[in-house]
Amino acid sequence: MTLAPHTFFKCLGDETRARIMLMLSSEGELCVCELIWALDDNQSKVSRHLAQLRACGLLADRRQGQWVYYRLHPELAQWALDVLNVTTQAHQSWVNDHQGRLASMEDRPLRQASCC
Amino acid sequence: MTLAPHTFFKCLGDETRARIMLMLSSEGELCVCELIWALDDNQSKVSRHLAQLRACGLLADRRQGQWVYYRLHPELAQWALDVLNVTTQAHQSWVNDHQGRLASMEDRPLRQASCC
DNA sequence: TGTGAATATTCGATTATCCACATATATAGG
DNA sequence: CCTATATATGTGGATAATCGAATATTCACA
Repeated sequence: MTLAPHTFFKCLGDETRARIMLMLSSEGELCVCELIWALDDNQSKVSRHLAQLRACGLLADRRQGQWVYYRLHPELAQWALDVLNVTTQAHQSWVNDHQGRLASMEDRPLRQASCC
Repeated sequence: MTLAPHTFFKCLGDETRARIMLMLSSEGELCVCELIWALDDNQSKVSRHLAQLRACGLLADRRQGQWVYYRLHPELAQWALDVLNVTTQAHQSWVNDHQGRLASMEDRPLRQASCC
């Protein structure tokens, strides 16, 4: 159940997956369509990489209506979080790029805690 | 010339390469035969991965007589060093294992600064 | 110059990865 | 039920990664 270093790094060794992980590390939680928009990439590619990250235990998801929200897995090891933070800080421009696109997205779905 | 996150992580995404990087991060400099012994792996495999890490700019080497010594590339980005340190600290047992084997190696070649 | 140790590289085979395209599933709302 | 949107997945093909075995290269030293 322990996350081996090379296993974690292999997941981050693909550009799309690395961008997803840094975005979720910064934004907390995003649904698939937001990620597609933010990364400016296609649906099946993004979805497939998300599935892979989830299968490896790096991401958790929850469905809310038509949308599926992804976030860093709540039990992700601290060292892995540290790696993400260090990387994010050294590549702010990478993340900013995606955040900028996300800000221009219309009709972003509204996140709700759980409820009602 | 900038090291993209996914490029760096991809290099660390193989177990042999990850172990080599953590070992060199801890030990400073080791020659190929020491790494072969420490990792308890075969010569062509270790040599090939070292070549790959050097080609990616993560390692630097110097020849000293019959031996070739590898170390982290002196211009490796700080965030990459941070990643290695964070990972090493969280996986001391991994590194200890290799250090233990290394300690039992007979006739380890003697490093010399440059000299004579 | 010849031999042995250390290291690098070539080769062929196997397996893994990634992608685009098409299709399937699930949900919301009429 | 019917349709549209969001998401997931099956498929096949192209490319890349990895490995062990064999061979080549480099150097020290007799």
